[in-house]
Amino acid sequence: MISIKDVAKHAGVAISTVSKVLNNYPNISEATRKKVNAAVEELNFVPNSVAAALSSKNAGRVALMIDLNVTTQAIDEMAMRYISGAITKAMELNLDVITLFVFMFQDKTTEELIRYLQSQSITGIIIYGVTEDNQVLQELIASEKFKCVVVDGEHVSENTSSVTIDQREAQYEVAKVLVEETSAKKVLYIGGDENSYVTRTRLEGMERLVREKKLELNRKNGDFVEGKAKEIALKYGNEADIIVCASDLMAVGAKAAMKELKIERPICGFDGIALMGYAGHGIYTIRQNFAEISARAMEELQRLMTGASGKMIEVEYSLIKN
Amino acid sequence: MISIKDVAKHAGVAISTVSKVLNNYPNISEATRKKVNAAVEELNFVPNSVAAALSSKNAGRVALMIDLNVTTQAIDEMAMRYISGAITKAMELNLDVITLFVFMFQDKTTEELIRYLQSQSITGIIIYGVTEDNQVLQELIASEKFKCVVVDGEHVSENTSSVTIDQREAQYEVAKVLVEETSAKKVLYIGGDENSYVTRTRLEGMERLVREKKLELNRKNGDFVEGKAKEIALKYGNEADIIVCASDLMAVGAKAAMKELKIERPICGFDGIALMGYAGHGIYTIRQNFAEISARAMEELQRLMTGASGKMIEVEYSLIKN
DNA sequence: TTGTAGGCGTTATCAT
DNA sequence: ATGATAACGCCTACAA
Repeated sequence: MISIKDVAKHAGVAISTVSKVLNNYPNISEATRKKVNAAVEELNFVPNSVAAALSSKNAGRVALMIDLNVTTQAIDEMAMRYISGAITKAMELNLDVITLFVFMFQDKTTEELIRYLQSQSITGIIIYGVTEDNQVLQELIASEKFKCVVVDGEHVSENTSSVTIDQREAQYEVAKVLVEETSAKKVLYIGGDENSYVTRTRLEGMERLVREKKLELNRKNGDFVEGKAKEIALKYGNEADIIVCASDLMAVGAKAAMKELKIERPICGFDGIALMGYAGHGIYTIRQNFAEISARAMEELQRLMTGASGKMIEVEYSLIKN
Repeated sequence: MISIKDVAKHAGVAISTVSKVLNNYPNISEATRKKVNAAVEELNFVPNSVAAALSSKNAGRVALMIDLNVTTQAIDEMAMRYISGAITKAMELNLDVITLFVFMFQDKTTEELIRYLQSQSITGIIIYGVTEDNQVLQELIASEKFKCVVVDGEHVSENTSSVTIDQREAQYEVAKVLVEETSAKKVLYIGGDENSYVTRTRLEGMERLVREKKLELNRKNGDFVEGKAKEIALKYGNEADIIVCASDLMAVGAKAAMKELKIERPICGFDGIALMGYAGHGIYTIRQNFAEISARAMEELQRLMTGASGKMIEVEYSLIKN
């Protein structure tokens, strides 16, 4: 492997000088900068990021912490979009990335997790899909030992940022379209799981609409699970005019229920996953650009890792009809 | 961070001794082994894998090279299963993993890719979804600069293994069930993309059945794309008794075509993805355990990285009805 | 069986 | 502005 040492020799300068131009240090003459860059080109030198990570504590490696349920395929789509979005952006930013799944740390304590991350020279973490009852992850964030970006969360601190779409507004919008189109009065709202940021905020959006339109709201939690949503819809769907679901997958469940009951109830979903192309037709939903959200999270993490302090970031979404 | 040095001090031995017990070297007395392990426990020591990767050329880091099309959601499911299977096993085996997508290297030459991998101290690679016309990847494998495991390939050499299911037999089996159940004579076979191992071998399985059952075969390639399969089925479905598809996604397309033509033709698929639970009912398919295939690939890679030479590995599959 | 010391490829601190 | 040189944490001959 060709190393910084070879470049130094080739350019006729010291190793440390090469390192400095590579890392854009100040106080380097234009002349030597040119010499070095030429040598880099000629030798096709690619810096060894492992060595960099070892020697410098701010040549950060970042970990993707995926807490999504890996058992339903709809979630796979979100996870893949998140992962590829993050990794692509990381490559652009020259950041090292490792991918981790929360289920791999099920029986580990917070301290063990922290030690593991440190042993990997991780300095930044992006967390996807945390729920508020996940002790370990919450403690990990609270420990402030790493720079963290929480996707779909509301953590903000010196070392922590969050990125998400405006869940309240999005839920409000999609439900509003359906309500106005159908002149519905009674709505069955199937929310996500308890203890999650998105469930709470989407519900708030729904409640705002309920107030504005003076609707009658029946609210149940389907835990983002198709089967549960179906059960709920079977039980309460008949007495509702429309069914508003906090996820596309649950919308599919609700639709299946309607079919079983042999009744028609307009439904809307949330997320904009491809599955809807197969299982749901003509239903309104909120399209989230998962890859972009994730890319933004990576950018924000880089900002944090270079000393900036945390903030809240909102990404655009769109209302679509499948 | 607590390091091997601290452990050495705590145990009252030399650093190298600690390293040796950590890496299961021979010629270590039971006494010191115990001492060291005790110290490791007490200090909650976790070896820094970055340092290990830097210093040793066989403390290998492995790269997952995903060449699956990241645009269709059915493929997301496979990719996620592959990724999580590999990463989980890697953690078990104490291997470092980074995830890469082939599209990230679109405009790169083989040499550039190789240099990038080397700069990451990668010594082993698992490749998912390569086609034979992907020059760069083929050259990467042929370069023999890394230990490679190809999922669904047939590369075997000193440094290369392949792992897959018995595609021929699987295709034969699933098609046979359908043929026998329907007493079909004319079959439309919608294969995958040209230049891929699975397309070729599945076709061989189909051809065997054709010979044995003296069927009339109409064979087209749907490139594993739902839409293309639909077109093909629209065109040729009517004159066939059954439609055998080389993937579930294409089976969904074929089914949509039948619906459009308002005719009934038994269909079978391949892969066993969850999407079929939504879009296809009661159709036969081959269930591949993607996570297990990937885990096996990781095990095999570890074998290669510790000096073993390449071989072909076959993983079990099952015939199911959705 | 155990310890000493050099090296892996960078970064970072000092001199110069 | 540039160059030695000591870390970073671990592995591995080689020596003892």
